[in-house]
Amino acid sequence: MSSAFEVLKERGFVSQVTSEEAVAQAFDEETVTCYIGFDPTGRSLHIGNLVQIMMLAHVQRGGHRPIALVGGGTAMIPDPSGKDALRPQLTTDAIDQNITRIKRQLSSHLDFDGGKALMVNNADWLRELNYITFLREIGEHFSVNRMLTAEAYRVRMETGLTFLEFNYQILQAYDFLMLFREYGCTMQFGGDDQWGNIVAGVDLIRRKERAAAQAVTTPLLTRSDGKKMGKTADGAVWLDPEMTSPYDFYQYWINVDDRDVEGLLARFTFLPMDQVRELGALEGEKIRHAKSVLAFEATKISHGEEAAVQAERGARRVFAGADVGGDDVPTLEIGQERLQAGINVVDLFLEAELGKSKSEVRRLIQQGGASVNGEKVSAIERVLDTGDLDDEGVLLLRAGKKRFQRVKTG
RNA sequence: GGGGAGGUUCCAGAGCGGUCAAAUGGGACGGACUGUAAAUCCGUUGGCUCAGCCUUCGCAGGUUCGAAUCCUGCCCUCCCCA
Repeated sequence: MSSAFEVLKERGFVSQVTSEEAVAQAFDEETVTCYIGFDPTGRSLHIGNLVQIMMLAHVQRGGHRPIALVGGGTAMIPDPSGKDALRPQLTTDAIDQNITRIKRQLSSHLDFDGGKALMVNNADWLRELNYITFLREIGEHFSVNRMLTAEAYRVRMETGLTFLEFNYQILQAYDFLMLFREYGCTMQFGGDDQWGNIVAGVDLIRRKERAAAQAVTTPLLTRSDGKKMGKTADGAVWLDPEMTSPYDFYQYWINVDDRDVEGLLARFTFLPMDQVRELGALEGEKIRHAKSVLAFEATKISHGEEAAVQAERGARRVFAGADVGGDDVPTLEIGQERLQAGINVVDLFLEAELGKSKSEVRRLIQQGGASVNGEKVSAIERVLDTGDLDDEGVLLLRAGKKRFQRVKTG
């Protein structure tokens, strides 16, 4: 059986490594404790974080011990890496609430039973840190000159960098040191943009503990069309089903660029690589099969098999144009009496969130992009009533090619 | 602390007294073509009770028949010097 590191490399999780030999050897010969930090500045993790989660999952499957570190302390200090502007600062309360939710999400992806994986919050040591003590113990090991030569800071030197942000790297390095001391954690993973921060930790561990820790970074998720991975018009694709429904989550994967399918299958599913390559080799229209496998598997991992089945079934029915779909499709419930009285199409589309304003919906209709039960809406004055419902009291709104909303009377 | 530049619609960035809901590009959205793909082409892109009206150009006042454009004060950002 190939080692965890081989698996990570084969699946495209590895970009930069401090020492390939040392990392490979560690995974071969011992139970490695490694960690990835998760930033609780959002109310939910998103697809971007999923790469890191998958990485930990693979490591765990290889018999090693992953640590998911939530940055309850570092979230209070904005990370300047890869950003061109100062991020907003959150209150402690908001961060703690986010952490609760994020912990729940991580629990469904990793097995925390019996210490097979650990969840740690750096607020435990960062928030109570004594400034002077910290400066003397840790600060003396950091060269400002060297920090400033790092790409991450050079960029920000152009637009401005606050002292607050400047400290982020030091705190992340300190995290690594703490995890090394507490749990024997010798490896940190992260996105390529974290390289500098991770290596700072490796250096700190060498100086303080005379030990060789390792850093492994993953290529940043990019899409072949150059757009940001995991972003849609409405923002990020979240793991929280309340924020991004399993249906939309599934749709996200279905709609990825052909060229990205193989790489995404490798990273976001657990399918054997033989199968991944086979699916990725499909050409033309056949690649859609690979996309449906990707969408199904990815949805299953984050939302469970049942949700994946539903998302797939709903999409198939509605896109086939055969019927109005089942409850698997996003559904809006409205009172029977409102439909009896008649509702203007524009108002209904707006209520179904298929447009942000009446103007937008009108435009949609005028451009021929709106339909009800498969029939194009030709006038913005069109009024819908119970006559538009099918036997089950449902009608189907469609905006553009792929946005659907069922309307059901309750 | 001193000096300079600047804050415009989702972003970048024009406009510098009326013809400005504001050029251009990007993004986004819709259409055509397709495979719920990419590329390409066309159209749209503040709101509404939509041939009209209302609200936008950092904030608050003022000048003017009329201001994103001029004046005053305030807030914020960046650069240089100390």
